[in-house]
Amino acid sequence: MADLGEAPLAGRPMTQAAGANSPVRIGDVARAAEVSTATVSRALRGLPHVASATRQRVLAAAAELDYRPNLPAARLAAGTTNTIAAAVPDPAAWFNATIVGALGRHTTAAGYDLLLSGVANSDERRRFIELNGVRSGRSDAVVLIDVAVDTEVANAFVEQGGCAVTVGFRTSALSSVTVDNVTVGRTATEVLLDHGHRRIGLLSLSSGDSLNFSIPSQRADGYAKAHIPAGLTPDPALTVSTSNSWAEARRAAHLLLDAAEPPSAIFAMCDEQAFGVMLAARDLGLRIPEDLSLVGVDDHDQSRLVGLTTVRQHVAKQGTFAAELLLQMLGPSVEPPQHVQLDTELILRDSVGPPGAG
Amino acid sequence: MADLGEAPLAGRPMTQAAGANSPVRIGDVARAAEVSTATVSRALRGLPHVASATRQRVLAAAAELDYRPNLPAARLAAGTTNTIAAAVPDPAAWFNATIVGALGRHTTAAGYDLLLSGVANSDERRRFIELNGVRSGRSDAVVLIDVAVDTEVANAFVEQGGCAVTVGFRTSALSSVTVDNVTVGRTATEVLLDHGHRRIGLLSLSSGDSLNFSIPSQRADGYAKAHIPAGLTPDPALTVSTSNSWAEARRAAHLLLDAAEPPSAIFAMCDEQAFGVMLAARDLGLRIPEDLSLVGVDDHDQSRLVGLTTVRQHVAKQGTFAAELLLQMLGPSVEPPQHVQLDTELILRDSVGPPGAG
DNA sequence: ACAGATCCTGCAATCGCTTGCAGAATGAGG
DNA sequence: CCTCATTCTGCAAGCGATTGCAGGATCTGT
Repeated sequence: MADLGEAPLAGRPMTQAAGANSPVRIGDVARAAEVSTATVSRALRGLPHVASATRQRVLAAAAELDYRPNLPAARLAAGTTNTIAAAVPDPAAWFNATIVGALGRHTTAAGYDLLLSGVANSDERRRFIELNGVRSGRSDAVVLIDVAVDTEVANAFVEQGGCAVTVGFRTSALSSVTVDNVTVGRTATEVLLDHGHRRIGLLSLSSGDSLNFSIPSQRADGYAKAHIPAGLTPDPALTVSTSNSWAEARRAAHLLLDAAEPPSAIFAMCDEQAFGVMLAARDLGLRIPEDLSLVGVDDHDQSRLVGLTTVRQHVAKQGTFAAELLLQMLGPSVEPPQHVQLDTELILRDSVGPPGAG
Repeated sequence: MADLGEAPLAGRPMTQAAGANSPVRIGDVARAAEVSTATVSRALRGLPHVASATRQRVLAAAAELDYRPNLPAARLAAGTTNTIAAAVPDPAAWFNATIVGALGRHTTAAGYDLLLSGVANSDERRRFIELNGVRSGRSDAVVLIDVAVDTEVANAFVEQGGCAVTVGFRTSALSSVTVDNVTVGRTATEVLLDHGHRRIGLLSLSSGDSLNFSIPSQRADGYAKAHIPAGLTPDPALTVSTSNSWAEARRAAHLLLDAAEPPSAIFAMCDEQAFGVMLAARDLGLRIPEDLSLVGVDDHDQSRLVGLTTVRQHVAKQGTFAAELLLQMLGPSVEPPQHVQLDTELILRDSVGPPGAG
């Protein structure tokens, strides 16, 4: 059974504007300007080899008739879609939305449309990649935001001529923009250790249907590594995984904090989880940082409001970089994939203090 | 000069898969299955009038060849795009992102692509509407999220056969999903009055380039109306407008709170603004609710965390409703525009208390 | 005034799929 | 066994642009 991954084109066909004047096609403009359609096409798109007087005439005629080129036709003929497709696990999540916002700003400015797809599990991911292969003509390029992809799949994709950049995930065949997540984990953990904490809980990120393994594991790696110089080994019992929803994180934090030997500090892999921890702390009457220290990652818009110490990554900037890489790849020169890694920085606020200060 | 509102189709044309097998077209499948392209087309799209044995053969052939229909070609021929275009003032804003998320989930499930555009000012708005008119074949329908549109423009749009639904804004020609913003304003103000506040600041929403007048003015109306039964008239000096960014709201709140006769409470038109107020209060050493009471609108994800009393609107549900209206309009039967209005509810948390309780 | 370059312009062939229509095949009923 | 209704199937004409190529116009230098 062929999974074409595409719903049939169905539904109401473009109704010919009820009672309105019939659509203006390029031929109408050509007739009005007394030139051929070829010239109209060139004139309207600013291509060279059109006398400027002619161009004026065409432009005037097009304006007069209120001509709008038909996109599918243009795309079919030109073999280019001027569209880029973005995939995110959850369009509503702050991190994703912020990146999409920045990305969209730049791609729109460059004349591209932005197609947005929620890709919540590996099925949808596979589907997305199939759907946006070069051959379908759906998009010219793809950006995968916090969506992992198998090496073979990535290779096959570029071999078919696909063009993609990943954000938050890195595989060699595709351009990417990432941060150093080991450092992120280490930095966050070190603040806590430096303040004297010895039992540090780890709230890890479980990305739904294993969409992106690497981030949590790298951060966890940094967390573990940070312990070494202090001569410590993290207690596995202190690690719990949840999604990035604060509601889940809250429950997870309860687990951690209700334990026989609760941690005196928690490193949450994203700020949204940290917010959940804050809620849990409030539930339990624990003050932050007196009774519990907390570090997050991201520097979410709201983190400042609640005084959360966090490892900032410049999220919007990641979107901007992704757009730049993309536009560059879409340009004439073919370049090898580029990998940009952005810096992160520790933002000290009020959620970290010495253990047992209460 | 004709503003075709479309960047020329340019850039690298679809490179024929470097070294990869050439793209499979419908004719190849037809040949493999020993039928005509017409039959392949019908079989693959699940249309009737195909013997099931034939369909099997076609499906098998398509799978075998890994056939992917070319979208622009299909769209051109069918005159339908299976795409929905959404416009939001700022894709990164929580409200918008949440709606887009819900919307996308449903439209994707129905087989539609989601095109997302940031529309930050009236120029971009005009452009968006032109670009997505029926004639361009860019999308089958449009959803305007917190984007206002002139009555004439809306009428012209539907007259040309356009299909649109608005969220957060209402105009008679287009289907819409909204909340009763007068009630929202009244509800928020009443909590404050009920607690004994007499000077209530109003942090109003200025939507960039006058994108959406109605929401702030309706909420302001509710705010004013609530004062009447109490025999009060709101002091115009207590109203300030900002965007929905907390940074701006913070500055605005300073203005309000630094005044000679500062308000004892503030009604912020959205939770994000309320967060800004919280920051400002912290700057000034004012405790909430002891020294300043605060009510927001939305029930933002984070509001719970900071104990913000707010008038909740079911944001995701609005996206869902928008999707339903859309899909229904895209269906076979032509119906008049529908207007759904969702309920709002007061969520009491910790940010409201009696005045001068400090 | 003429040869050769340089610019413009139009012809017509695509791009790959959908679909109305007519004909072929099949099955039912008499 | 024949006729008629019912399914299937294929033909070929679109859909509305883009673009390689060739020919005509214009211009330059001698």
